[in-house]
Amino acid sequence: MPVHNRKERERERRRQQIIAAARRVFAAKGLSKATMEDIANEAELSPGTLYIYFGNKDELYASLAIRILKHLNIRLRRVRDRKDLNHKGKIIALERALYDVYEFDPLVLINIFHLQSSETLKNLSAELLGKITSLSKQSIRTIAEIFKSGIEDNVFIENKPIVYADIVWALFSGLILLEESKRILDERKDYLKPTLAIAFELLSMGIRKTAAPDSVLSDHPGRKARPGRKSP
Amino acid sequence: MPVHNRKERERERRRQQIIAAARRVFAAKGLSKATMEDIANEAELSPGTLYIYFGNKDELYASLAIRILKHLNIRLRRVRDRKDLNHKGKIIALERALYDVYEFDPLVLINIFHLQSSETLKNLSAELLGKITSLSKQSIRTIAEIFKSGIEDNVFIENKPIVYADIVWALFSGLILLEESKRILDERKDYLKPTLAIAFELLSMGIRKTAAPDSVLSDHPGRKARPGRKSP
Amino acid sequence: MPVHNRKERERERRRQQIIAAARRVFAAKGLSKATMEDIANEAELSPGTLYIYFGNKDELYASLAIRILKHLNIRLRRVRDRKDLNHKGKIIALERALYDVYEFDPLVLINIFHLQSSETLKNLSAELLGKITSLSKQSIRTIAEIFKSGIEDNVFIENKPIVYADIVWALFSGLILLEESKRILDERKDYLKPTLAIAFELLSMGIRKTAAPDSVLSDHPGRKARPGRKSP
Amino acid sequence: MPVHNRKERERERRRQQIIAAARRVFAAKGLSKATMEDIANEAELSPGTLYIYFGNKDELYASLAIRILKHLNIRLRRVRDRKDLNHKGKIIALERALYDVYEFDPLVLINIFHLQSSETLKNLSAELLGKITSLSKQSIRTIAEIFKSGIEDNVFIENKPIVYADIVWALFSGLILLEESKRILDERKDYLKPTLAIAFELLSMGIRKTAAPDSVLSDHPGRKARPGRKSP
DNA sequence: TATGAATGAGAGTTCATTCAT
DNA sequence: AATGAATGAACTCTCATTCAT
Repeated sequence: MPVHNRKERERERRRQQIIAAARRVFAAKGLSKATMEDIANEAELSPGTLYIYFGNKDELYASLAIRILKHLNIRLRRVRDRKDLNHKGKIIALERALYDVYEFDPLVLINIFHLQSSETLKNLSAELLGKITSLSKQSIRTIAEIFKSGIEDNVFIENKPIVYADIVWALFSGLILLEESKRILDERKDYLKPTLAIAFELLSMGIRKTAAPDSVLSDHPGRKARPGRKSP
Repeated sequence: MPVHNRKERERERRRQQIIAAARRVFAAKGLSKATMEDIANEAELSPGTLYIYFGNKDELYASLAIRILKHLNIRLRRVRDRKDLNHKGKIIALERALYDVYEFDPLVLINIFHLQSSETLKNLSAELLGKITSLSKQSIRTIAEIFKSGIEDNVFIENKPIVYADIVWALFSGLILLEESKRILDERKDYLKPTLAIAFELLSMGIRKTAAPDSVLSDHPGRKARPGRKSP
Repeated sequence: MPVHNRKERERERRRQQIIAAARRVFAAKGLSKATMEDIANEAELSPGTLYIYFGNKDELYASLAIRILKHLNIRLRRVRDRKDLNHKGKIIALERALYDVYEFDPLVLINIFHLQSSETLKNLSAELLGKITSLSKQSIRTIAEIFKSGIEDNVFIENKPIVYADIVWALFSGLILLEESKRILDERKDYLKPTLAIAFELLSMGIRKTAAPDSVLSDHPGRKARPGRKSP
Repeated sequence: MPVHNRKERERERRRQQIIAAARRVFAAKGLSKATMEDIANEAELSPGTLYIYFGNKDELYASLAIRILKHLNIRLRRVRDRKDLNHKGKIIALERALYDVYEFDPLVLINIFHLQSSETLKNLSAELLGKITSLSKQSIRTIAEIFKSGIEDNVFIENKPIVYADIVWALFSGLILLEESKRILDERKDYLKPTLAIAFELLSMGIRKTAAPDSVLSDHPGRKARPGRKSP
């Protein structure tokens, strides 16, 4: 068993080594321009070896998404389960969680949203597609649960929670893609964070059932003052 | 001159014929999986002919985007210039304009948002890139102008108008991509419209400077009641 | 008949117009890189028109050679038939004739030597190949005749005259190609003429039956003194 | 290291295998008519494999030239450095060296002279062009050195040695091309060798400073008497 | 297990040539 | 006769994938 274990661990390490290389190469060149040879070189392996660990190029690509989706899921669940925050506070925590995941690995997150586009999705194995689907759904469901409790507590306007989750997800992915294209076009920087903040602020305001006093988030001290949050 | 005219008209018709075929093929297969031969077959032309009208594959692809961006620009300007609507009303009109453009040609709009991702953008000729950039910027600028007047009139919370425009754009593109991927995954349909409606409702509410009575859109009668708007 | 004549004359003029354009384009781009469209543009005609006058691209190319070979033939015959020159004088006149033809149209002469290489030659119609062959042979035969009389008069060392002609032809074409490649490589200029002169001087000296006094060219006054000819 | 050696040897063998196939195909069809697929078939390899060893078609073509130019250089240097020959003897040795190189691989030598024509030269990578240029220059320079010592010893007429070298080079390449075209036209054979011999004989005679007795080659017994050399 | 040379199908693109107008 | 849009075969080159070592 120790031998089996060691083998397995080594196998897993190789996988991660390849994924890490793929991440860098895909980020630099994009899915279609990156070649398996590029990735093999970056991983200091031979092309053939990649096929021992990943069935084909698309599977390797999709594996990046799985990695980060898992990470995202964990973060989202942690937000959902926090007892110390009220509903408004949770939305702010949600924003921060999303941004942290982005910051942790912006390139791969962009990949996820590329995956959303049919192009790549269509060429995946059923198994991998299932995994990604399930992880994505889980993420959105977790976001929905955050809103659900707010609705049940009569704090948020009544709508299907999944719709709020979709909106958050769309807003987030849309802003990331927009940021990416702005970078290419005019090199503007550090643009995502403040825009995301304002977007969530609007969302927070818009979702309130009554225009109640904007208050009671028990943490979040590092955040700069936001428009419309004139709380005393 | 009539001859010249006829020639020119035929030339334009061919272009449109090719664009129409390309639209279908790109939609079905995605940019990288679609081949020029596929498009030629779809257009019932020979591959060589495509190159008479479009310098290369990317240019053909990008031409789809230009077509719809122009259309979008016109619609947005019309919203901006309406005198019969108050600020809230304009936001609703903006929503409807975006949705109409989507409905007019969903496939091509998806292309635009793909174009936002660097992968494709990097391979365009400078000229084409310039055109697309300029059209995109115009669109966002026009959206910003809609918000600007609301801010100046003290109806909307003070923020840079361009930020609101970015949020709208991101929300819209994010929802379209999300819709697309949902369709692939579980065939849900007619999902975009209501979600977009709710998103804009939230936006409308969140952006209000004071929680004033939700009213005063002087037209827009055909719109169904929206969830969460029942509050008196 | 006048009508017929005019038609024919116009036809011939068109041919020349195309040949002239082709000459410029082939010179600038080389046979394989030059396209029929290039030539059509240069001639301010449409591609289709070229095919009314020339069966295909190779035939057009070969037509250039015919034009200059005819010109060359005339010049060579004129040298052969000069009564005012002795044998040495004729060799000098031969050199001048060759150089004049080169100067008259260096680009097309290069074409001829390209034609010598099998590549193009193999793809010509039998008729055209026959014409070129016959003209080339005529040229070499004429050169041979110049030497023949010198041999018969016991002035030149006895060898088959055709061999001398081949040597002259090879020397000339070799120097032209060398000149061309030198131009590409290091931009040296005006190199052909003096080298050709020296080459012919060596030839003149080497071919003499006895090392007789180097004399008796009855004309050729414009020619500068050459190295090695100072012997009285 | 033995492994490394074997790999390397195999790699080199493949290169040679490809070069050999390319040699045959280029010879049969010419540069532009020969396709990479032709060569791959001839080499019993797949088209893709050719691109592992040679960057593109032109590089493969040019590699043929490099191979023979190196061979030529070695032969020429050996002639230059011979101590047992007088100047006349060296010219005869030069002739024999050139002919031997031709006989060793006539097809590829023809390629070199094609390379001299701009058409092909223009499409090579800078590196390859540099190599070929440098090897060509070396060859011509070595030939020049052979003549230089003859000039310094007052045996040859005073001219820039490089000019004599150019003449030899031009004569040689011109004769080879002429031979090639004659073969296509009327299948005459075994024509190059005697013509080359006579050409060099003329050169030898013409270059002599004084019409000294034709003698003193200390070796070179295998050479048959040449036409026109009987004069005492 | 890892290699990396070899594969070969298939891509985008070009262009000599044709033919309806 | 002249056009020039259309053709489509053929080209060079790429690269995901395989497999003998």
